[in-house]
Amino acid sequence: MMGEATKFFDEMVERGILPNEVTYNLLIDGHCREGNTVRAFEFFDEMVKRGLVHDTYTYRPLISGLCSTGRVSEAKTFVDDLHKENYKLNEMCYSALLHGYCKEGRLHDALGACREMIERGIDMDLVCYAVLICGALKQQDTGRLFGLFNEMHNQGLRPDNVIYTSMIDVYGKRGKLDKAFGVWDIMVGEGCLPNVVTYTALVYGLCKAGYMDKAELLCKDMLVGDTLPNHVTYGCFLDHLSKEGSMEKAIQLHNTMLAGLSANTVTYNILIRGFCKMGKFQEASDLLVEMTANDRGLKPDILAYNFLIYGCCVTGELAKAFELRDDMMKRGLKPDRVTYNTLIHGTCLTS
DNA sequence: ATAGGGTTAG
Repeated sequence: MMGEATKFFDEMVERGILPNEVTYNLLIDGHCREGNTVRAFEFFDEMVKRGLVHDTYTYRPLISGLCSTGRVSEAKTFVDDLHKENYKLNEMCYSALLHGYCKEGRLHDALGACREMIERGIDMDLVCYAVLICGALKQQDTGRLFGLFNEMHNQGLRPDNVIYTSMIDVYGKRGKLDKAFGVWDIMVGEGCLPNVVTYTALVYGLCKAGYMDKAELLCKDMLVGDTLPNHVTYGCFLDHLSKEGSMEKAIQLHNTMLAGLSANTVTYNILIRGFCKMGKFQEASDLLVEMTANDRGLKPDILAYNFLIYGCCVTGELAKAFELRDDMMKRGLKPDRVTYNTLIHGTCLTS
């Protein structure tokens, strides 16, 4: 809600209350989370003009922001420049950079940055290890995975919930359910309790492999374990049902969810995609209306529109597809590459 | 007084 935050900032300045480092760091973090790194760096510069000092609370969001907008090399340059000019960074700043590299599948560069971090006198902590372990898992680099576990162990650090969950997630997505359950057993054996995220990762794996019945049983187990399935957990079921074309069952589950946990943009998108793939544009379109109803307050995003446009294209209703394109622009959503590819594909099919 | 890693959609 950066619009709101900015209003308060303006009000504060107007009333003569001087913003300090905390004020600026919060705004910088917020803008970065919204992907507006340009605005964030404007505040970064403004701090200097006001005589305010940057610290790791300022740097960390900027590094994350650059990484999440696809500019990991700029993030690296930023980090290196700060180091050269003797500004102190900490493990949180570095873990943000490592995360950026790993998300792009650049484990090798992450390990390089890690070495530099250690040379610069900053110790790896559990989060740094978690990020690298997740990277090694996704790259299927077993050698480095074991190396990291060993190193972590030698530093006296034990894997936690998050690390175990990453493993379960990756193995589950790859259909290696035996391995996923193996990790689960180790985790429980270590006295580390699975939470809703852990359960959900396993539920997704089970659904994907076609074991919906087992996934349902796992949800019942959750209740015993004093955790509750959330909208993400239900999203896994919706995803699977939609992919196999069981839209009736999916809607049934969706309606059950509406009674308790509220659906979010992702769960609506899963359903919209499902109907569109089956050529049921009307049902998909009704869901768009449902999600925007006042009491839900959800905003359709580019994905929802792209699915709907796809739905029109496959049924040959090209005029409607272009109407939707206009409609999304009116809502301030910029058509992206997928939007245009879908429209081009639809036009080719029709003419 | 402000931070980082793990779960659902193309």
